[in-house]
Amino acid sequence: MKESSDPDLNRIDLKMLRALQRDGRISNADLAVEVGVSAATCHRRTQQLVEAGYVSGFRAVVAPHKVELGTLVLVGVVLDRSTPESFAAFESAVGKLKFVLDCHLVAGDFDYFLKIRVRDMADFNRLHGTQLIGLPGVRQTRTFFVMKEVVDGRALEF
Amino acid sequence: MKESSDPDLNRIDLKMLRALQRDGRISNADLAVEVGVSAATCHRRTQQLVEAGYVSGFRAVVAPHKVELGTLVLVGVVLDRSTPESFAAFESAVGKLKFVLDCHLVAGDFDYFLKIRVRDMADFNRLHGTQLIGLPGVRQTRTFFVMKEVVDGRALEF
DNA sequence: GCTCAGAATGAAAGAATCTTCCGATCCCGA
DNA sequence: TCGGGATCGGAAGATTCTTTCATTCTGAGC
Repeated sequence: MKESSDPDLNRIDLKMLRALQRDGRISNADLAVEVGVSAATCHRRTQQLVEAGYVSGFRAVVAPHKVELGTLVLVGVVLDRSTPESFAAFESAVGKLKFVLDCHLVAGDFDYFLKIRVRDMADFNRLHGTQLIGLPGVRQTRTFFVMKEVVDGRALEF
Repeated sequence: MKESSDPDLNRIDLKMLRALQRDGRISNADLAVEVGVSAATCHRRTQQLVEAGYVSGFRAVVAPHKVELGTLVLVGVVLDRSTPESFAAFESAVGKLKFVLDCHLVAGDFDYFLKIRVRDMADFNRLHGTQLIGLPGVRQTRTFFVMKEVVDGRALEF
């Protein structure tokens, strides 16, 4: 397994990134021991990783089914026209929909692919009718209900 | 916007969950001020939220393009047979592939949908040939290269 | 309306951690 | 070998965490 060859990221930095990705709340002291540097150095490097944009933030991972968002749905979207204006309008509008976790412009049979979390199928059906098909330029959507989440949000391996 | 009606989650808990999802490293003292309770209470409630499974962990969010994983690909998979054994074999095998971030069993034209992160198209092509199509029971795959990540990994809204 | 038991709360203090300072070391090019 | 800049780790003050304990809140039962 080849590691990133970014010269700014040495072996210590990579270890720190992996550890922080696994446990974002690890104490600076523990992280220092784990990666084999002093607490002072560890603290400095961690700050640098954040400032340099390697770490874009720290988040608590909330269990979806515990907050009434246990139903996952994937939706393929086809737009009426393939113009930049059409894409921009769609993207702007979809960005405001809080239940859309992912939205990607793709090459293939669809224009966009959405990943959506809702309470249940009835909830999705309501949102689909009131929000999704009303998005600017939408010609058609194809819905894939998720029956089983085998892997969701796995950490990056680098 | 209706909030979760879980009796175990009161207004304070919800505020805490939202704050922790936004900033997993917020200090206990700051979080206490933000949600309007004492530091002691805040500390206790946070622990309870984790122990009760509302928070499944804390993570640093690593910028994919900074670690040579800037290319995102969605793949629809169709299996040979729709037997429980076939599904189980596929899921077990796909769970070992570290570059698969999401894997969901879906209803519709595909059996599974995968979300994959790789360095570039060449890297994907290599992995597709050596790993994906070799997964147990795979009849065909359809690849959707992501040309633009409009939204990726948005936080849950509850 | 009253009482009481259990749960939840906040102030406070000791323990642990963070964060900065500073002198020492390392690295590399001249 | 030398010099200069970058990096490092020890140490200590500042901050934060975490527990304790007395008080307050809540609601069931009478």
